[in-house]
Amino acid sequence: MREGGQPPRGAAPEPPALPLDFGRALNPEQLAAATAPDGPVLVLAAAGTGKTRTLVYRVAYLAARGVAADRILLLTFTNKAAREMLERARQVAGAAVSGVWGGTFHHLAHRILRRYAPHLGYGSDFTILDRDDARQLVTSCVRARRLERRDFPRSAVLLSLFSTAANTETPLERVAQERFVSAAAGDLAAEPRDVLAVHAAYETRKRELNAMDFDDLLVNCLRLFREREEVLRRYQEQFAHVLVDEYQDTNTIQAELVDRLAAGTRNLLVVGDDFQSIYGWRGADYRNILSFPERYPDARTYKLETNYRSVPEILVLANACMAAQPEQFQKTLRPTREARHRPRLLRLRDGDEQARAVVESVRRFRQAGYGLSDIAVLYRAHFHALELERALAAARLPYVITSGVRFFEQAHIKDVCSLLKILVCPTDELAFTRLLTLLTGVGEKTAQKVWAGLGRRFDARDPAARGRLEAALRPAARAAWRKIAGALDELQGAAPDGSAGGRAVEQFAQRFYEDYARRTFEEWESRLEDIQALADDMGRYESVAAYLNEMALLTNVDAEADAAREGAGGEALRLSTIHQAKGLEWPVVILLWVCEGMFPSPRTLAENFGGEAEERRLFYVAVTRARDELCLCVPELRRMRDGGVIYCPPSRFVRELPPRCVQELRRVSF
DNA sequence: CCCATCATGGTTTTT
DNA sequence: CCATGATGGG
Repeated sequence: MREGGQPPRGAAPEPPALPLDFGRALNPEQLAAATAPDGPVLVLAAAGTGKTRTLVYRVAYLAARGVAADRILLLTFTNKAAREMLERARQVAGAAVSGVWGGTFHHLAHRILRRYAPHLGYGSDFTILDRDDARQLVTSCVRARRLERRDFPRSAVLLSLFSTAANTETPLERVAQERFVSAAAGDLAAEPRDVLAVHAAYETRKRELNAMDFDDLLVNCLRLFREREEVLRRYQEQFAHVLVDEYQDTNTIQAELVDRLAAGTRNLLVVGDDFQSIYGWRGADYRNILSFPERYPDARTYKLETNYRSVPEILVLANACMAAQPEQFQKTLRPTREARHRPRLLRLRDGDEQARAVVESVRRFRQAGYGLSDIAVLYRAHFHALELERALAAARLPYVITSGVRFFEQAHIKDVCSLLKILVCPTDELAFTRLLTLLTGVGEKTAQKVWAGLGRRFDARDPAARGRLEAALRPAARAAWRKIAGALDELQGAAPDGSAGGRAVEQFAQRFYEDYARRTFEEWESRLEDIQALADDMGRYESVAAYLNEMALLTNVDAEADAAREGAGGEALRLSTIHQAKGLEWPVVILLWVCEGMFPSPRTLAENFGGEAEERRLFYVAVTRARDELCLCVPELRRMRDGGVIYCPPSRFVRELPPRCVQELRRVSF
């Protein structure tokens, strides 16, 4: 893979004169960081200070200095972020940067494990369990141990415990103790002993299935690095420079992965902002970034504090928000833009009035010259946008929403993919049972029985196996199965390429799934459209297997970027959780439900001690997404489905602001 | 015994 | 609006 003709490893190449535009494109802070000498580097980049630009130019700088592109590793929070940065770097440095490896931690771990998982006792064709797969597997483990009492925790809760234990390298027993035995446990009750038993069963089942969940990707990659020195060394030699974006959101495992990867050259550059750490609940620990100078005493630290994004009035609010949390790294955002006006605080009666106010505000912003895609509506939790979605539909305002369910986690997509998975991997039990339970009259039990009867593998290209499967089915199911089998004929031959896979999916939809969707889903039409889009999309991949691997790790943001590229992106309002708005910006930002009981989230406050601080950082992230205009909506009532109302005082994050930070509007005229 | 259907209850954030 | 739980049919 490596190109010849590069300087020998370890020798410091003579830096060529910098292209002039480096100095023009970057301010002195950014330039210093982007052109920092080799060795450990910490870049503390507050919101809107050109963090991405700095990373882009760092990549370009390394390439210009003669570092081969494939020896640069860029770890980002989403794949989309990596893609965009590398695209921009290409504009600056040209072809010298093509071949830089960029992506998420999970992506990197996945890539390494595809190659080396056999060292850990997995087959290299292991499958990846998404959240729903994992949940169902845990449920089956709970049932197998006859623990399914009413007060036993839900599988999703158990999984979050497993995940916390894995990502923070804390013994599960302690995590379970803290969660279920402490005072906050409330209605949940579980013996740590039972939790451990379920966990053990879950681990065993994953092994049997040759499957890894998301956490396993990281955990196993780290295990590989710890236990297999030759593997670690191979990657240390491959990557001469490691760059990490959003470092404040790394967890213990990710931090160690990075430390080990960079241990050879120590050319490690991390960028982040401790005040934008918002993934603590997923094991992220902002102390990773705070302690970086201790772990790397020779690290150079660069601070970016000049904000190019927001008008000064928004930064006043952001700075005040940070000041409310004295225990954190203090920094001050310095404005560069001209004064405009203060953020607005809209006092509203309830969620419906809030929705109408947003629609009205959007109209006004459009009159003022903004396009719909210049405007984003952000909120703490998906369900906060319910009334607004209705109002936008009624007002015929086009909007795009990153909903809670990811594209590839929707039932119909997973149904189609199970067909492809069993083709690619005849031992994929989950894919087989999922496919079979699509047949009327076949449920979990029957599917299991058939699977066992087939010897726990099903090679769809083997006529004998297909004969045995048909024989095992009841007549009604058999007829339905024959329709599916017809689609499999599209894939005769060796490893199917993407376009053959696409044709198989189309056949599957025509012969079987269309009928199934009509009787199963209310909005069957849009689901069939999704399937067609998937079939088209797959054609771009060289193999079905490559496509399946890729999609397992796509994030919401990634998937939606793909959709936008396909759909030629019409003008639309953006609706998003604050978490998914991380790293993005808009001229106009409207923040919903800035009230107690909604934001901060009461569950977070109850569950963990640092909860309020993280919610405050989330508020900071939300307000610093705005360039020109920021509106905070504060409804005073929540209407519950049972007809009751709950009074909501304004959020503490608003009340703790110094006076005159915002302009209060009590009534909006319609 | 196993599967499908309907009612019901309770909602954070995501790789 | 989705996941689980009771119920009835095969």
